[in-house]
Amino acid sequence: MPSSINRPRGTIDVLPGEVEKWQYVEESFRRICREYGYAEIRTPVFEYTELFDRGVGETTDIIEKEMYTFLDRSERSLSLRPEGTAPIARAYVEDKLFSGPQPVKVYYQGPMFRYDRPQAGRYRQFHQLGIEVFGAFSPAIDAEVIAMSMDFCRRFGLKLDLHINSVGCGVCRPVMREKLYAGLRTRLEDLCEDCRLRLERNPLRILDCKEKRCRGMAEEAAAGLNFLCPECGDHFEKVRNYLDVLDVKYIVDHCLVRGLDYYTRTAFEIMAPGIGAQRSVGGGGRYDGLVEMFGGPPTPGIGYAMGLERLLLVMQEQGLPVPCSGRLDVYIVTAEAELEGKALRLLQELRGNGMHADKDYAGRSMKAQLKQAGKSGAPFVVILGSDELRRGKVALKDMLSGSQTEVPLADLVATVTGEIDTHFTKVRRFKG
RNA sequence: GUGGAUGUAGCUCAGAUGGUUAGAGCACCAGAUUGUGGCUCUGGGGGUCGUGGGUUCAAAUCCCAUCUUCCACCCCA
Repeated sequence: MPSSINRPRGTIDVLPGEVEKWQYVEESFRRICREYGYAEIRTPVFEYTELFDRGVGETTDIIEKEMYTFLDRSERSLSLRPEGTAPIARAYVEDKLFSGPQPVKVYYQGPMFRYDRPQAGRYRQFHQLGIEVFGAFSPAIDAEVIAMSMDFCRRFGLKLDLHINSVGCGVCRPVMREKLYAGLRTRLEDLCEDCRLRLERNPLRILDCKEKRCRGMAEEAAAGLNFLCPECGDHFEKVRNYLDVLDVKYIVDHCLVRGLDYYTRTAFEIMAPGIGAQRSVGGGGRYDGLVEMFGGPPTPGIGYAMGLERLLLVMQEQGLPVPCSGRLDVYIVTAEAELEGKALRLLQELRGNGMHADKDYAGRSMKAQLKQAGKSGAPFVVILGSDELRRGKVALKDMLSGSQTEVPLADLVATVTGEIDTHFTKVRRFKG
């Protein structure tokens, strides 16, 4: 007996019955992206490691301890992508998208990889849905991007909180860092162990520490900062105004800082109330320096990413309707084994007319075939019997009522198609 | 990476203080007279008790290690 092999830690198999929910979310995302004028972009799942080192920031946790990095056969360092923005910014430069009409609006969906300790809602291979806009300075685009992410969630009926903040630009962020550093350095003893390290390495992170004693100090420090330069302050104010115009509710959270280095100005995060520690279902912001950092022309950028697994988790948590597993329209049952050939031909004909049709392939008794038909969820069953066939007819059984009628073989496809149409206008393909 | 919990049939779980062939419900498969599902009844298949060591005459039950999942932290999607 060979020993069995398990999937790697922090990965999942998405099985039939579950995968329909994924498709539902993915298809909804595609639809809304097209509505908002985004085109899909697909980039490799692995890139040169340097791309992430430079783009995401060498002192971030993602780069320091969460990347799947390996050498290929010619000793080049590659990494599985831990996020989607840096690769797309790279493509924008490499594929010269800056030379076409601006702004460039793209969306993507696919797996990301981070070597982290797994937990519910946190996996080593997880999936993101995201958008990016390049070449738009206007605060109106910030508002639209944020509004679109909330619109997407709202269409599922999700109740989520939107937190927004401005983290400043290359001019005012260093000022803020300095102020924060100066303000907290004198109170080193009051900070938690982690924050003492953060103070030297990245003081802004102290703002979202969850330790109680740091929280108080952080909020105090953040409120008193008021560090934004006039341009950034004006930008943030306009973003908020546009959000108001769009009737998007938000919480201004001065402690919101994002974990990736490339963010400038607008930062936002979508949080689900009460699903444990993994309550962030998505987030994003502006990254005006990123394209230039990759050797492109100075180009503003903004985008967000949402976690598919977390979206599904919250949807389940909030008891929202999601599609049930794929159903059949018709199931074919034969009364005698000799009719199997006829059944196969009929099946193909039904399928050729767009029906979702299937039959038994285990050589079961008629009774057992009916049982399978019942489990398949097909609302109709076609029963082939030699008596009826002699008269050129087949039996069509309505599985809901149990009633049964005889239909001329020649009319079968048309009759079934009609029945299915009326059936599915009555029965919605969703369950609570 | 740190701390804590968990792991018995496909699923949800029973299996006091270690002792004969490890159980239930659900699911699965098959029957309950001639060609008909969902209810009921009967029967059946399926478990190296996460894995590997150890203690013992004897371990699912005790000890160690390891893996998985979960919770908190770190961080984030």
